[in-house]
Amino acid sequence: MLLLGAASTLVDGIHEGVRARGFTDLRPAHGFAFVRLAPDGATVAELADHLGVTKQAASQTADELVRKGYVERRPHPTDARARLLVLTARGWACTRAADESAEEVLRAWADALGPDQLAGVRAALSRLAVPGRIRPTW
Amino acid sequence: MLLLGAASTLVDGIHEGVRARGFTDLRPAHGFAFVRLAPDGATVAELADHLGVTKQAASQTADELVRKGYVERRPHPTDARARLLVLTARGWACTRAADESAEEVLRAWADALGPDQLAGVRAALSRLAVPGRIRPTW
DNA sequence: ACTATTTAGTCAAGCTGCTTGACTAAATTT
DNA sequence: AAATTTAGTCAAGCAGCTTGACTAAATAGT
Repeated sequence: MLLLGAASTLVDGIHEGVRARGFTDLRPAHGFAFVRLAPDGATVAELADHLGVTKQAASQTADELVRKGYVERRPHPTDARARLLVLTARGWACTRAADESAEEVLRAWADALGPDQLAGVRAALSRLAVPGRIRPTW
Repeated sequence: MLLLGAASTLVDGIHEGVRARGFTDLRPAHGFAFVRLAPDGATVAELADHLGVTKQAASQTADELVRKGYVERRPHPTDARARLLVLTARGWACTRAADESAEEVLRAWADALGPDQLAGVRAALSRLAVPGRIRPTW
């Protein structure tokens, strides 16, 4: 319960910070998509794999992000079937907002725990096997 | 991401252990209901509050658990409007299975981390403010 | 005391995010 | 050059949740 509560607090805290920075039309689930798209973009299939959903569902999520101006569909450089989903300027701005928000939450935790204990938690969790996919829906 | 991954691993691990013990008709969300019902039962409204959903949704969950034989609806001892949801023998058996399964996961983590480091994580998380409600759906 | 309001629970309808199934076009394998 | 696989979309359906409306019991107001 402690672990689940902490995870909830983290997700909700980041979400709240992102909202406070003006991105009010996104839900936490979109953040997980941004994580995959941020570095160099990704295809719908890659996004689906990352989110642990079908490619149809991932395509719908992508549609929504395109419609709201966070993502752009570009032709794929090497595969004419595929399309590369990449962040727009707005998408990058939102990503930065999420990073700042996450830092705020972690700073609060560092204040409560001390930096050493927080680093200890991080080190411990990193030693546990963690699934590549994030499936937040139970 | 480490925290979310660990939470996912924990939930999925417990769920898998419960399934392996023969309770194949439940999802992790039901486990959160059991947590609230286990000690002395609860009303639909209390369950709704615990799960962070409307009482209509909690009532549907209760219906399902009744239909599957895990929960019983009894008249409330002091309030004729309310009905007390209590676990059946099968419900208690499932609760025990979940406890065993959780112990297994934690034992695996203790093997990976050492008992001291695991206890440290537990102590650190307990110092962070944790919401009473578990909202697993992002 | 008796009226007014709140509270516990259910019924009904609707929405959202996901699923399965079917399909086209491009890439890859044989 | 044909057969198969892969990327993506369209369409329909489902599960779990929501809002809204209602009944009956408890509680509050005067």
